[in-house]
Amino acid sequence: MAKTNAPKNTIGEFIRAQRRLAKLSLRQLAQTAKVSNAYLSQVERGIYKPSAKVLKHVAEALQVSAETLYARAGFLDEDDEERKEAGVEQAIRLDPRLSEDQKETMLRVYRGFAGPAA
Amino acid sequence: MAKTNAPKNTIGEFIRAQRRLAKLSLRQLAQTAKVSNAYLSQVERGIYKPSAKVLKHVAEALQVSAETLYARAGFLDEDDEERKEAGVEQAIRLDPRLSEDQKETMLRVYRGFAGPAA
DNA sequence: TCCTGCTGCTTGGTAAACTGAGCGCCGAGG
DNA sequence: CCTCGGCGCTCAGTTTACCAAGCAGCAGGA
Repeated sequence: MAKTNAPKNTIGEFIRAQRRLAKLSLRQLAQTAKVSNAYLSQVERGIYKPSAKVLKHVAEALQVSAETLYARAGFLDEDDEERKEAGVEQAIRLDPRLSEDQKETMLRVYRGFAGPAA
Repeated sequence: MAKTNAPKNTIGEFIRAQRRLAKLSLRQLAQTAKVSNAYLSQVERGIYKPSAKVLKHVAEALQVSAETLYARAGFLDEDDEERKEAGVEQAIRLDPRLSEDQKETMLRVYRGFAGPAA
């Protein structure tokens, strides 16, 4: 529903975005994901469509669930985004490492970011 | 290599078993799964390792969940507990309502709260 | 200045996935 | 008997994933 921002949804761009979020260079990710940097470059730019094996390695290296990547790649589509969207708030609430105050702060920040999109 | 056989729980054998259970001929399944019968034959006999795309089609044709086949193929870990461990960080990363900058901000905040060592 | 080491990208090749056209075998009719 | 249609399998070829090596560009330090 709240798909206010999802400009491009290719698997490559998704990987690139996640890689940058994780502050990894192309070669770094390539190495931990056990693929060549050349190939990873092509994948991120949409030239090649990675196989599931590669996807799995990348998912591990990026610390996202393989299902997510598969869904993004179109290999799996029984994925409901709703659950993921609701995820942030729920994850924050359930996190045992956060104090109540911290949770409240993060929720406020999150709602500030995600909420007033309308 | 006198290993003409192996205790293979390969997807090939799994597919063949499922196909026979569904009372489908090789060509029938190949057609509904949109692959050539030649290829499907090779896959079932373990000569080729099918890509996720093929697996997805086969899963649909056999009316089994794609996850099951992926897990059999080793493309997916059978356990989804990874998702829970990832928790807040992954939820943030995957949220389509947050911009890249916003994600980074929230991750920084979260890490500050939850502990630098983690 | 010139290195040194990093970034991402391109090129050229190998191997693997995948297909089309055939093979031989078997059961059901004519 | 002899087609006919389906079965699974094989061979030859195309397409695509993937890697090794090397490119230019940029930052920083001697």
